[in-house]
Amino acid sequence: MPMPEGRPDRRVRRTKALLRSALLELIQEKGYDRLTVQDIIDRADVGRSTFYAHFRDKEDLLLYGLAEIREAFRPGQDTATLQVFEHFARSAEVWRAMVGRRGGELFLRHLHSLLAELIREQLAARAPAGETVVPLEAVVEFATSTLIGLGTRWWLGKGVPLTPQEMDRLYRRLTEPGIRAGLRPAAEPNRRPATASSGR
Amino acid sequence: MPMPEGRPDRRVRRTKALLRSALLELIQEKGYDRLTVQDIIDRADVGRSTFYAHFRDKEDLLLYGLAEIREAFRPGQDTATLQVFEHFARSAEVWRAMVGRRGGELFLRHLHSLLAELIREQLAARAPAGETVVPLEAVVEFATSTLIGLGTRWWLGKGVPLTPQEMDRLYRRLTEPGIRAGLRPAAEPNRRPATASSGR
DNA sequence: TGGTTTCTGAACATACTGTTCAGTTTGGTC
DNA sequence: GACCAAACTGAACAGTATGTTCAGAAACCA
Repeated sequence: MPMPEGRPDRRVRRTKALLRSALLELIQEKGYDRLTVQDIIDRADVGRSTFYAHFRDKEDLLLYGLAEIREAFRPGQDTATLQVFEHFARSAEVWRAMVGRRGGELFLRHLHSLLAELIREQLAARAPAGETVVPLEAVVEFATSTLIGLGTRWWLGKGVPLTPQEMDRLYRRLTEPGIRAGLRPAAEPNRRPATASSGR
Repeated sequence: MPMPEGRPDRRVRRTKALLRSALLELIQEKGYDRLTVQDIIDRADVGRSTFYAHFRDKEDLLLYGLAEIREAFRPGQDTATLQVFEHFARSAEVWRAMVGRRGGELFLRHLHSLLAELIREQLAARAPAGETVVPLEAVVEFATSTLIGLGTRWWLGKGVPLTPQEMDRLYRRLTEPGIRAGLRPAAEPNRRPATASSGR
């Protein structure tokens, strides 16, 4: 259990910092999945037992690094997605290394839940009181998947030369209509759920 | 190198089949990432050297299994996405085990590129001749991310009780407007977005 | 049937993991 | 500056997985 804390020992800070940057470096060099704890402690020049004194395993360390990123996204402005794209652009190399390589999937999973939170707040604020045409959670999933798909897989991944502003416009152009449609209040009078629609 | 075909030796068929179903079983029991080659060959009751005679590693075997799924999606109808949702529903347990657990990310990566292909075909057919407002590839990414996000993470993952038909409608309701907007021809002098009233 | 291919099973070298512990270094504090 | 507690070290260890090799047995197919 984490002690109530009053700032960790300087040695602890040093060690964790060393490990975190070793991880970052190595991710860029070899990709997350080809990485061993051995590599990390070698690079950080830290004793094996020291590593395990602080982190359960490789992923635990990854999560520790992620906490920082979470902060960067926190200030939930109205233009939250733009901030995300800007953050991507600011440290494009790292991100590309994180998500582009084999093994980046794990990282994307964490990123996804992180961004979903952010987006959920935004959408919840926009949603009408009662039920919506499409369940709020589905709209959240829709917006998040797209944000990550476009932002990492396409933009970063393929190195498309667009500015964060342009990306944000593109993102909104694609998602906004769907979000608007999805967040409409579910029809009052006789909306039958299991509508075997005759459409088409 | 793959021989020019002519149907493999019966023993080969048997072995591969054993390994494939062992993999499937074990994925459902322990999840893909907790799985070792050792587990697989134990379950399949196949010699260690035999495994490596056919597959490079765990993932190679996974890909082999995936080829089957690829076939299931191939018949590119106009309602391709409905087929995908139906396929999800048909073997929901397996899919949930595949993508829901830790380690499923790798699987999703492969699924993504598989579905992107499918969707690319569809959209390319709908796209106008020249450039589009949003690059075609971005629209493909948009549609694919959403399909997978909604289909696996939300629908299967959370066990939302909707039929494939309902899912397809939900999917289209969210994506169709964005796709339409994205696929408009670019930079025609003053294309007014008033096209909304046409068919459906 | 007989020649070919595949499977077996065990052995092997290599690598990583996570734990332990006695001994050293460092930090914070009085 | 001295002292205690905490963190770090480094090496060792058991456990487990990997991927390769090979000679002999088994199965296949024509």
